[in-house]
Amino acid sequence: MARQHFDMLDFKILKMLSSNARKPFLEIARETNVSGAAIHQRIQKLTSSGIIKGFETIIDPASVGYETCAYIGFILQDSSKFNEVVQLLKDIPEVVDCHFTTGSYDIFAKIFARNNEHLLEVIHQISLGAVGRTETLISFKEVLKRPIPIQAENFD
Amino acid sequence: MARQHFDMLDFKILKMLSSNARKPFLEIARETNVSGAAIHQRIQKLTSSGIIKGFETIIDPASVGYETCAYIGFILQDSSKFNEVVQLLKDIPEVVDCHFTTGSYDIFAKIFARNNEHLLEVIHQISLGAVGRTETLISFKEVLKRPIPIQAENFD
DNA sequence: GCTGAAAACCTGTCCTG
DNA sequence: CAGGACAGGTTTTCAGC
Repeated sequence: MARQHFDMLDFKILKMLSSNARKPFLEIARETNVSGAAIHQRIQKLTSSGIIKGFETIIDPASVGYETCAYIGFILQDSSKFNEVVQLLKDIPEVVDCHFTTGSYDIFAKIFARNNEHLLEVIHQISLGAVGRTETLISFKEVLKRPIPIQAENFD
Repeated sequence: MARQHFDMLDFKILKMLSSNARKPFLEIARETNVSGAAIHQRIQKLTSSGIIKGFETIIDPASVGYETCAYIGFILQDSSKFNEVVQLLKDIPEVVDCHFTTGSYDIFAKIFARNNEHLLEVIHQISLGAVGRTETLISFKEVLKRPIPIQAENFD
């Protein structure tokens, strides 16, 4: 959570794991010239301190039945509704992320749906929660997707 | 890429790996009552056919120096600019995803920045590409983030 | 396409400096 | 906090069905 002290070793470990969560610890060890045990300790510390939040397999959405991806912006009637909307979104598994934002919308969520019809269903389901107004941006195509860059110059 | 034939075993494997990319193959094997070798073969096939696109470690953005997360919407002057903008965005490592969209914007991208000042720099850098107009939504807080749901009812 | 077994390798832990 | 070593578990391969 809080900004911690990193050294070059932590940095290298994060960089390697970022793009390949299954990279063997010993391979990391060999490439950094430290022992496997040291890598193991570091990764445990990075995990228990919340810097590493998990290991995810990236799955092609279309292959598992999601042909439509969309963003939904919420313009709330009043700000007391924030948590209500978040709860609503948490109960819809197709909603994969959600932010409180500045700008045109108060809340902004990303959603996968089986097809356009299914998307419409989900949007209607959300609208029943009487959240105010929503606007939808449908994605034709995802043209870029990559992990957050791990760059040495960002460290203290 | 194209929709393929899945059986229940593929489905279970994807579901387990989705939330834990490091789950041991033998653990999956035990939970599905097949041999470790079979799981190994299936995962190789899922990977080589592009259904599994990779294994990523989820890293807390703030811990690696990204305090600001934002979405940028692009309203292009003319549609010949699509690829130009995408190329511009690919060259900025802080841009983590990018979609062609319907609705208010033509292109929609997600970006991490060290802080608000850095975000402004990046937006200016993008604007120099003379892409038309941009609108920025800054995230105060990410309140939900989870992998795409793997659900049996989506399969043929 | 799956199984079982064997070899090679990796992980997690203990112990030492 | 790092490294060596070890036991147990995991990955990968292969013959056989």
